[in-house]
Amino acid sequence: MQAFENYLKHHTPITGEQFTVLKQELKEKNYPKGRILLHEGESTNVSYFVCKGLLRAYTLDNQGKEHTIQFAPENWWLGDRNSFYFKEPAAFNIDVLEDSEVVIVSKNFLDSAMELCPDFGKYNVYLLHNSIRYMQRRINQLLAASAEERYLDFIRLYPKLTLRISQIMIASYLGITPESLSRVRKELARRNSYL
Amino acid sequence: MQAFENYLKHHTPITGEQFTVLKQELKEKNYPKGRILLHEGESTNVSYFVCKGLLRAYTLDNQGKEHTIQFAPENWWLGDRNSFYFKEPAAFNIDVLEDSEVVIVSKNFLDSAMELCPDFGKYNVYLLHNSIRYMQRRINQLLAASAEERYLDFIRLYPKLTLRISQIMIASYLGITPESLSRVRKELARRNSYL
DNA sequence: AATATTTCTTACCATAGGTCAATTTCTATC
DNA sequence: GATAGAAATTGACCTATGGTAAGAAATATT
Repeated sequence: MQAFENYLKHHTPITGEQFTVLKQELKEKNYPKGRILLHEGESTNVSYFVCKGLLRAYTLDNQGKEHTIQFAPENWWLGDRNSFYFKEPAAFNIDVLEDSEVVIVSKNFLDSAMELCPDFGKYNVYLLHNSIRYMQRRINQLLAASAEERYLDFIRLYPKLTLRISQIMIASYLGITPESLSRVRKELARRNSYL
Repeated sequence: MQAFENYLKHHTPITGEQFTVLKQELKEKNYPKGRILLHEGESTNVSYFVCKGLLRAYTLDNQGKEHTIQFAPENWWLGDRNSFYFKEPAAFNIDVLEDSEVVIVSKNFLDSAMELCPDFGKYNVYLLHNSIRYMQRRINQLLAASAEERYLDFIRLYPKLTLRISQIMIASYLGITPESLSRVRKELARRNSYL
């Protein structure tokens, strides 16, 4: 919870007193690795803020294969904004990749925060833009880049994550099979051994 | 311009008087097919609203191939939000696929509109969420679906656009070559002839 | 520490989609 | 309506990535 308070104070002009009031709308939870927090098709009106650990958003295709939409390590948000905002059923699943401490943020919290602290809304708009930027980049990459290029981009962007996440997960994020990722890595290792 | 006024009145509580004032911040332009409105790397502080015609956002990879990020027909917005919001160089190009009438919306317009009409900001947030929903769907599809499935999804989602856009463009949106799209279509036609 | 489970690697073959080039069809313009 | 250019199709071949299966390595569980 402290992590969340720090995060908010750092990114918004919220005060300690305001936070103490708003805190009532928050829940703090620990989840073990493997736990599923949201199932595709359910509707949800909460978002998760990760204080410690690692969450993941993913979909299942009709062959039962997982496709990772996003990872959320410490100090990231994860939630289905569609379900949250449009009151539609969730478009993806959320599961826990490492034992995690999360803060569950309800719509009430956001509404109250905006009322108490008008600039809170601005930060929210910032987050939306950020999310769009990130997704645009990803779409472009999926359209334009080879498996190897995508992997290199991934480890460049998320070097720390790369070490925490299994290759199965990384492959499902890159849109390739774990076997292909293994081959890509082998090839990169071979080429680097000449440098 | 009338199309834009109608659009705003339909989606926001803006009044005729307010619009008359705000209008000063807008420019109306006609562009011929083929014109390029924004180059990757430039920075921009305008967005386009399409009254008539068709615009497109696309990137170029290092082999000079085009990858279509988005189409914008009548009553759609198109602009590089990153460049606009983060003051970064544009991540994509915008060109004109059909002779078009567009309204050029500056940052000033948006700022003034939000001041004059507070709910204008809410609509903006709605648009951001919509954009996120659309991109999430696309990412998932690029990760999970075959060329054929992506094409079927495209014609289901944008039946009218399908008839206006060349297959070259559709292919570059789907992330395949025009040749592959042609084969997908042939195969679909073959299968449908048995129904 | 021993065992079970999962992850990663590797080898071999299969396939979707890419590349290139030729041909046909469409469309725009004179 | 003739011609030029662009778009679409097709065929032959190629390549990146997928599928399968087996073993090796790492990790978790008892």
